[in-house]
Amino acid sequence: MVSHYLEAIYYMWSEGELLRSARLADWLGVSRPTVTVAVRRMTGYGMVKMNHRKEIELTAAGRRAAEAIVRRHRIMERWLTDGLGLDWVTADEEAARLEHAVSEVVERRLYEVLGRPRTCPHGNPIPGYSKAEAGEVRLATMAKGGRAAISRVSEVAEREAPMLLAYLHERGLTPGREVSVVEVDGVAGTISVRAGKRSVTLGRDTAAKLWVVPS
Amino acid sequence: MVSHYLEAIYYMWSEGELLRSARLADWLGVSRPTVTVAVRRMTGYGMVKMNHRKEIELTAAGRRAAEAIVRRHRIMERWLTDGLGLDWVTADEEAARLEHAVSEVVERRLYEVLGRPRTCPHGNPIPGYSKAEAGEVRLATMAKGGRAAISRVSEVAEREAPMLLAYLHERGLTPGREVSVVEVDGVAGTISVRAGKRSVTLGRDTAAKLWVVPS
DNA sequence: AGACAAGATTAGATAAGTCTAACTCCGGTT
DNA sequence: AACCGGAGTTAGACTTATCTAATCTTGTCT
Repeated sequence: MVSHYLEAIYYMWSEGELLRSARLADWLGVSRPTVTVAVRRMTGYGMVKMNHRKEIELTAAGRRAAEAIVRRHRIMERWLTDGLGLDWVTADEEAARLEHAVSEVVERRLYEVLGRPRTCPHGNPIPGYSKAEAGEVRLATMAKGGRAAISRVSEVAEREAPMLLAYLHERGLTPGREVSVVEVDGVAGTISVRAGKRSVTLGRDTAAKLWVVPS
Repeated sequence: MVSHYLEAIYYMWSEGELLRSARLADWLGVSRPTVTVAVRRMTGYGMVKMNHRKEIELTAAGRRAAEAIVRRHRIMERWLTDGLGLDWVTADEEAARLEHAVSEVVERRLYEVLGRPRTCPHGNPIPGYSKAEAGEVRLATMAKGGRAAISRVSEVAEREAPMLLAYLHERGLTPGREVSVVEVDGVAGTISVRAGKRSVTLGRDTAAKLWVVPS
């Protein structure tokens, strides 16, 4: 499925990860030869190309196709959560299937009916309609005493740790929320933040998946 | 795709058509050997079986799976028309793709949010929630002077003559509409009906795709 | 420079889903 | 009884998407 690959490439690229085929295989949960073959096919379709350093790059057509998929994913997520009342985790799983069945017509209409949302439920921008907020940093990079507003939960979280979505949602760590860093423990590798009345301690890796805008 | 086959079998069975593999091939637009192979596979999965007369029959599991697909198709159609404002033809096309990507969770929630609709936009019942109205006959079998209420537009119309959907919708020949037969021309093979102020003449085949409840 | 580890590819296999061409099978005519 | 046509099947091929096992490549460390 070409679109699955394009989507994964888009996410990895958004996260600034090195786009080598072994990483892509890990992300998608398939073997490396499978990726080799798939990339060759997609190169034939003019969707991706490989540079001298064996890094995978999207062509203009590939980027457009990838954006369409991600856009549909995020619009569907909005509908599933806001319209149907599903939780974040379920909405993400369902959207992962629906995104490949939604046409441009439905995508457009749904976007309008939803009132032109700016982001998906976890704050990620909708390609073609909105961009990431300026000045975003990972929560993991904040220093003690810093204050910031949560802007989004990285898409990697949905792949690698779907439970994190539920965890953050339960604790009120949702986009827009103001947090302040009360403790950074470099040895233990944790960061503690206060959000409203609640205090939460996260591991460094987890905190790296939360993007915030310092204030 | 097993579910495509199950869906087609369900529709053909609903129409009372003979379920021979050549008919199924015609319906799905694939070659006969393809159907032979597919039916063999599906038999292995316990979804269908073939009787002594080489007619295809759904097993209990197959019927359940087929009903789930058709139910999702019809619920999606309702959403696409009522919720997103798409026309009948587009809604049917889109639903044909979405029905395979919708899970039970979404299906249930959407059904509730839509207010538990009784039928799809063309009046076909939603398997598991509603049944065809009692006393339905095909418009083609009505005699001159007869009066009836349109109950539904057969699903075959959507496969064989998608334009018919638009045609009927434009002319107000929608479920619930009262019509009276003003003329039956056996030689020309036409039937003329009056619906409100409009009068429409249909061919016999076309009139056979409209189900009505005589009043 | 040599060697190890990580990454990429080749080779060969499997499975689903499709095709065309060439049968076989069966029922009803002539 | 022979035969014709439609229905169904077999055979052989192709494409996509996957796997494992084996091999080649490359970059970094000693």
